[in-house]
Amino acid sequence: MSEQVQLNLDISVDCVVFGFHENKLRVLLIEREQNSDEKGCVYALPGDLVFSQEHIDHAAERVLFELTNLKGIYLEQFHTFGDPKRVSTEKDQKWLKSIRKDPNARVITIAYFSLVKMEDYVPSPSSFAERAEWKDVSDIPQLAFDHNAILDKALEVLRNKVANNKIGFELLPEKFTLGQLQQLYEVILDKQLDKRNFRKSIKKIDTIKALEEKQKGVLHKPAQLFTYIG
Amino acid sequence: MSEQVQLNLDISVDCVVFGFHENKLRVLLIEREQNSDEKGCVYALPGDLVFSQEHIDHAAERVLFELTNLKGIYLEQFHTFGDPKRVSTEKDQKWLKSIRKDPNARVITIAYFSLVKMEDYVPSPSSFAERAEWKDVSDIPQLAFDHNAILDKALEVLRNKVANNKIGFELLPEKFTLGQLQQLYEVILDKQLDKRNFRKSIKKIDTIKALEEKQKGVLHKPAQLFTYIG
DNA sequence: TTGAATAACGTTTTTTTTACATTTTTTTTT
DNA sequence: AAAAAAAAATGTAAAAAAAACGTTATTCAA
Repeated sequence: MSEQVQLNLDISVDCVVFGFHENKLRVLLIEREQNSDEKGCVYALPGDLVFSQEHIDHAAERVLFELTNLKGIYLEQFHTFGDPKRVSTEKDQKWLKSIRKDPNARVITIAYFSLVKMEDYVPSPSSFAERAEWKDVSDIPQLAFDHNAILDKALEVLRNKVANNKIGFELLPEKFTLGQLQQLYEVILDKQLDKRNFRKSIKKIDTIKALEEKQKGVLHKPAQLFTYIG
Repeated sequence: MSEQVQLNLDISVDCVVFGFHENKLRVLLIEREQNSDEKGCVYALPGDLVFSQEHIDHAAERVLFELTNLKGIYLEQFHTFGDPKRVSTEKDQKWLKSIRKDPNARVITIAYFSLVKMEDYVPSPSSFAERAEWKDVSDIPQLAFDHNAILDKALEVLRNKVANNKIGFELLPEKFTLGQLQQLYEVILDKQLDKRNFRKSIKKIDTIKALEEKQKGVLHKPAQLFTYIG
């Protein structure tokens, strides 16, 4: 490993990547294999150490790309987790020992979240990931390290932004109907919304534009399509 | 230095401590002396490296206490700055060389902000701070490292919270008038507010309570005092 | 007692948010 | 061709929140 790409030993980034499919909010998780003596896999958020001369924002993009092939998407730092005991279970310790020079070093992690159109992405596992797959957010297993806490915080931030119409559209395909957008909002916020009021509020957002085009291949009146202009 | 209190080489915390006095928003800065061959001092935000087995939130509290004697105050992480070139000026490099084993290591910093009642605090400089003093936010000199950028971000966060009546009261003495609170808001938001509407909005906040007491020693009709219940 | 300084206070207007039901368009079925 | 099924599209009235706006009252000092 050259001087330039030395890993920092104690700074990592973790990415919480949300997607939406079949009316469920999903998050992208990787699975890593435990050591020989340990059966089963451990789910984790995609994340990895930062290079010593790398901007952390860039590290987040890089790691996300390496582990998931996603590039050029909305990616935002939302919190830094710095409990020295955040890597404390025996399982996590064992795994770290298998890949680290100094497994006892504390690691702080800077967490990012991003929203992706699932249609644009086919997960492909990387180096230490055995699998990379979308998991329903309402059915998350126990994750490595403090990743459950990181995910919870990310959800909080996501709900906040969606409630204020700041983001959310990025989760849908390029062309979407207002019905689909409303379903997305309802899943994220976990409550019913009034259809007419919802449409009024969306029409105020000037990054969402109506297209001269209608939904196709549907068993009822096709809806007008809209698009999000980043 | 014992094993337990080893410094991490590449993680620091910086604290943006706001105060309010004489109708100006202030921020607490320290001054450190440059090396013998360099004249003049450099202003900086109070900040320092994190111990290797210390929670970063705790480190922020500790550093703030060490450098300013402030304890037990509102302290919130707001952003992590991770540009490897954030310590790039010649001056900063020189200074780092004088106190660090490995001056080339990149340092990421987790930034916190806090609001304090200036009346409760008399700055007292610590180890590497020659002075610790309140500076008018609208008249900030060039700061060490990327501290000007950190301060700008902190101001952005502060304005956001104040605009939503989330915080701000912590900057005033224990007992304050609505007039003083309004002046504080006007300085932070840099705009005039309507007195009656302002009072209405404050009366909705249930952490602000009217006292059975009036302002004293003032050359006009004394105002009712209010207090903030954390 | 008067003047100076600021406190205290309520109403109207405008804007935003919420609540709520019917008609229209298209596809599939008979 | 008509009917049924499914979701799309639409507007208005009421309530709540935010914004605009001026006068009177209290205290101190001279």
